[in-house]
Parts: sequence; structure tokens; C-alpha cells
Amino acid sequence: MIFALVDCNNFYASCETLFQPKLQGRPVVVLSNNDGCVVARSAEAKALGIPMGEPWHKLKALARLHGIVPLSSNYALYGDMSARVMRLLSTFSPVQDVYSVDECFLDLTGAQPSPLECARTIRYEVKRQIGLPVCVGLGPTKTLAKLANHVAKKRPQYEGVFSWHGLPTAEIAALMTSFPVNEVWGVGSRLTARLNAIGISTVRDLQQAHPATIRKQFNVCLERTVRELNGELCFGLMTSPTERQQIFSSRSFGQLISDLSPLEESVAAYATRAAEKLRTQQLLTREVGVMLRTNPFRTDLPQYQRSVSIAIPPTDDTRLIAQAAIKLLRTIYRPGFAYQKTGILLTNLISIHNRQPDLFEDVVGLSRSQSLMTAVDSINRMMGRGTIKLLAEGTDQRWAMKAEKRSPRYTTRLDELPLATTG
DNA sequence: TCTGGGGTCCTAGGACCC
DNA sequence: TCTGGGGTCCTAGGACCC
Repeated sequence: MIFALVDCNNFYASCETLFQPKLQGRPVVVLSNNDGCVVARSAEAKALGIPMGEPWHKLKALARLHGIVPLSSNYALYGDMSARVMRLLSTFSPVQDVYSVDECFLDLTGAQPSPLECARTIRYEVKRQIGLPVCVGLGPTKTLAKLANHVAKKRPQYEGVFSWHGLPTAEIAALMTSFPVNEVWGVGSRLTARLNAIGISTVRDLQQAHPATIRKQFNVCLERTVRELNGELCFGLMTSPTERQQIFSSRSFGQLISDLSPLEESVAAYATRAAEKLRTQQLLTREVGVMLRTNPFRTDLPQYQRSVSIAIPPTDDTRLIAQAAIKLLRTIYRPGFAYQKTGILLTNLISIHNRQPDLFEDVVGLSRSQSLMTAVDSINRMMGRGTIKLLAEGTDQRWAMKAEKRSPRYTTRLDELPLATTG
């Protein structure tokens, strides 16, 4: 098997510069919701040493000094660009496993004239047809393909495409020794600390570790990773999209909130979002959960956090989900705290096609509910999200998050199309 | 003043069963 | 004094990913 991992370089930042060429060559950062943390950086911003996840307010001085351009995240734009990239990539292999918004695995086994040549074509065509830079890593397992992609990004001599295949053993060993163990897919900060403590600090160290010992001292996941580093297949491609197990919708507020009624509005709004996701994926939920919490960074304020859930008959009806959520919220709400976030969790999902009919169910009500939701979805799709919404979501939504620096939704909104200017 | 929003999988431990 | 053994299911929590 030869897997390819195709990953867009600095995806969000690249999408922004594609539509604003004047940003090219400048340090650009894309911020999370509420303009809170840095979630993407251009190459120039990375060169300034800005870490991923850094709170924006800590960077203001550095930003002034270097002319860093901050942008709010524009998920409509990124989602659309992602779909274009994935559609193009799907033409290069019969087997595509979309792993995240900006990366996917392809099975390039038997690609002509060779997997490596095919990978170079992929890189060239994505740039030519869509305008986004990607790197491609090739390997016999997903873990090695991920690592190869990292090599392709970090070592310019490979020009964005790297394969382990056919490399002399000594060269492979040298490369693996030159990368720290935390670059391995599945090794995060906690594991890195524990691995370092027992003398495993490079990728090469982990590759040479004894799988059974690793399993005993850590867990099966890490054991599989060690095996994959040695070319043994443990993680297969997800050829058909697996069914979601849960749907989450939550947001931090633009400001802290103490009163129950705006909290109820936010919960109703997130329930609406979650129910929309449910319907586009043709799923029903059988359990609704609500979470509520204060801002854990505000150590000067009293802290409170709770979540609760309840089983409900299978549904995708926004009204029923929102009703259940508001009821739950009232049971965990306590006055006297400054809340930062609420969220909705839908679990115990089933496919709409697998619903077990109930002998006593209200058949007429059910079909009315379905027609209503279909109508609401199509109106909101045509006229923009939120055209029709629950009154419970509130009309002014003072709790809504901040996104003050968002670029136009160039590719998905007619009124925000970029126009050529003359003269 | 200001710190994201989604997801996945695995494990340990408790409740409960016979 | 001495108090079974094996199984399933569920939940909370911890680790990871982008």
C-alpha cells in the first residue's frame, strides 16, 4: 500500500491571501471565535515565532511592531475552498479519506507513472486550479504518510513532496532522529513528557521501542503508532463516511453573562444549529445534553461548571430539542455567577432510516414536523442562516460572539463577491 | 478588559446480572 | 476469622486530532 497525505499549507491564512493578494509576504494571523486566539498563521507570522493558540491580546505589541494583520475566522470561505480542494483530489484516487478541513489521505497504490510523480502532479494542479499551496507525504501507513508530509513541509529541498519509499535505511534513520517525538501523529504534550522521562525523545527512539512494552507502560493506541512507524498497517482508510456519534454546538459569549434569560437564548440558538447539522446528516438524536460554565481563566471570579443530559424520543425537530435544552438549563443554572459559555450536545444518534416506529406515536404530528423543518431549512439556505428562527433565540442576541475583522464571504455570498476594479 | 469549537477513541470503575 | 466469579453495560474522564 502507498498512502498519500495531502495537507494545505497554512490553510486559513492561505485562503485569506488568495483573495487579498496585497497580504502576500505579510505576517497574517487568523483568530478563533470572539477574536480570541490565533488558529492559523502565514509563513511570515510563523517566522516571527507566534505560537499556535496564543491569545490575541498578548500579541498586540508584537503586532504593532511587525505590522501583523489579524483576521477573524471566516468559516463559510474556508469550508467552500475545502470542498473545492477535496473534489479535485478525489479525481486522483478511487479511495479518499477526508481527515479534516484541510487534509485528506489518498490511496496511491499503483498510481501511474509512479506514486511520487502522481503526488507532484497533485501539488501542481491544486496550485494551478485552485490557487492554494499543498504538501504531499507518501508512506506505507497513515502514520508514516503524516510524518512524510511533515518532512515535505520542513525540508525545502524536497519541494513539497516527500516519500519514504526507496530511501536508504541510513537516510530514513537520520531523518527520524532529526525530528522530536511529538511530531508523530497521536503523540501530544502529555505523552511527550512521559516518553521523554523514559528516554524516548526522537521519532527514531519511538520507532525502535518495543511495542509490547509500550502497550504495558502506555496503551494500545501508542502501541499501534509504534507498529505503524515500522510500516505495519494498523489504521485503515475510512472509505465510507462513518456515522457521527455526537454533535456539539457551543460558543463563548462576547461578554460574560449572569442572567438566565440570555443564557436560554444562547442555548436555543445552539440547539437550532445542532438540529440543522442533524438534519443535513440525516440523523436523529435520542439524547440532549446542555453544558454551562464560567470562564476558567478568570481566577478572580467564582467558578461553576455543570452539564446534564436527558433521553428523548428520536427527533430532529429544532423545537423539541430547544425545549428540552432550555428545561435542562434551568435545572443547572445558579444565579450569582458570570458565565462564559453554554453548549448543546446531541448523542445517541441514529440514522433517520433506522428509526423504530412507535406503536402510539403521533404520525400526523411527525409528518408535519418534518415538512416544517424541511421548509425552514430551505428558506434559510436560500435567504441566509437565521432568516427563520425560534423566538426563544432572542432578537438582539447581545451575548453573540465578536468577529470584528472578518473578510467577505467571497465564494458563497453574491453580495460579497470580489469585484474587479479598473483604473 | 481580552484565552476556540468542534470531534475521535480508550480505559477504569461502578452498577447490575446470574 | 472466613463473604464467588464472571460477564455486560454505562459513565466520566483522559488522551489525542485539527
